[in-house]
Amino acid sequence: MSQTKDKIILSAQKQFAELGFEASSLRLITKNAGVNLAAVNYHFGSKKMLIQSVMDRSIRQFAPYLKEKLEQLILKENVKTADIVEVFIDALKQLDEQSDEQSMVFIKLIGRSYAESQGHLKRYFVENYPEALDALLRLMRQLMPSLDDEAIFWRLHCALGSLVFLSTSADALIEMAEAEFNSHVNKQHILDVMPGFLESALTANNNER
Amino acid sequence: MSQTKDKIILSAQKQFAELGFEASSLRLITKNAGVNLAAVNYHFGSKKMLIQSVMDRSIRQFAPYLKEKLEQLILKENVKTADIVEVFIDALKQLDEQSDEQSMVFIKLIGRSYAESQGHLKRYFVENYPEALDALLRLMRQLMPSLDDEAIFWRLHCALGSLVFLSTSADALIEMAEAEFNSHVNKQHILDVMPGFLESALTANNNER
DNA sequence: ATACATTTAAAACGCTTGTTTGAATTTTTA
DNA sequence: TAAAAATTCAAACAAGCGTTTTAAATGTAT
Repeated sequence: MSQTKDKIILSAQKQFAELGFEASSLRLITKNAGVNLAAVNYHFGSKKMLIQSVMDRSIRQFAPYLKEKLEQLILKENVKTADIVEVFIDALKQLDEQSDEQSMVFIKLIGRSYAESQGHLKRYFVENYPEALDALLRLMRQLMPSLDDEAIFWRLHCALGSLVFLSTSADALIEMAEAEFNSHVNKQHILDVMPGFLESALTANNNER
Repeated sequence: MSQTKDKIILSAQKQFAELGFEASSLRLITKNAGVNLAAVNYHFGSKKMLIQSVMDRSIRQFAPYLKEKLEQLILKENVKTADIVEVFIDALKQLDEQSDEQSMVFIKLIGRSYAESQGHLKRYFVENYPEALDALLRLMRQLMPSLDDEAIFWRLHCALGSLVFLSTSADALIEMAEAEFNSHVNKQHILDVMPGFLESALTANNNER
């Protein structure tokens, strides 16, 4: 497999997470990757398809691990919401073992996908989303039998929202916190603060809809 | 007061919320506003200062109402977190009385500010943020005396994250929900689902940090 | 009516963007 | 080793961007 392709994907992944898809230029991506500009169109065809390839790779590094752990969880008895959250956070941290800050990068990419979604990524998600998160939905359903699928859907995305926002805005928030009360929280620490919030978002006793 | 200025701000506000600051072009903004392209640089000087003006106007429409209601709340006894959330949601809905979907637009703008923050907006926020949200912080502090300011800071932004994400991704999420389980949730309805999540995010019993 | 501020119009500026091209180079295959 | 295929490279392309400039056409006060 071409190593140029990989270098481009890795550079693009970092760039997309930090600046968003539109704001990232192929010129900077290829420069950081140490390859020629034209290599993008040669290997991927277009910027759109590069974006899709990056998302594809990112999800394929995350989803299988998550799916496996969740399916182990389904077999257990007395599963708590906290367990699901823990599995999810574990799946994120497992990404960091391959490359530093990869978990943050991944969450940021998910956030960018929702925020900048222009159609082609939406279509891609609709096709791959169910497969990747089916186990998650099943678990939630079995954990909260009183809720219908739609309610679970909204809770999941509420939790996802906190996660995405805190990751995407991590730099700005840390800077704010430092200026405001001499806080010394680093990026990675945010992942440790998350589980509590995620669990409470998922178990929220909202009685509407 | 010049009506051209207003037309530009309103058009830009909508555009910024939907596409983000960078992805919005002055050419489309002025075209939709029905004014000349050069009018932007004549009235605002630059795109950066237009962005700042839009954010300024948006916050000034929201903050005073929120501040007033929060300060009324401080005087009361036995204030619950749910009360704070209610006041916040009310402040959002009050925006809709002036123009349709204005609450969504506002939340989206806040989200864009965090996600695309390039420095000048960050500086602007650091100056105006404390003033606008001081009452909110004071209330939270008095409501949860066991928590320090930093913990409150993170809870607030966790809640804000859900709100921002659900608003920014509203279209994509509604589309997903419709495809998945024939849901018929409209954008405005999302505001009704929020309070429960916000409350639980704020009262989360996370024991880290 | 004179002076000033506002608005429109059209054109061009320099710059960055994604994409294409054609030749040079490397790698693979026979 | 020679032919073929795959890859890299520098250069140029057209299009879009924010911005500036020039001019003429409106208003709006003094």
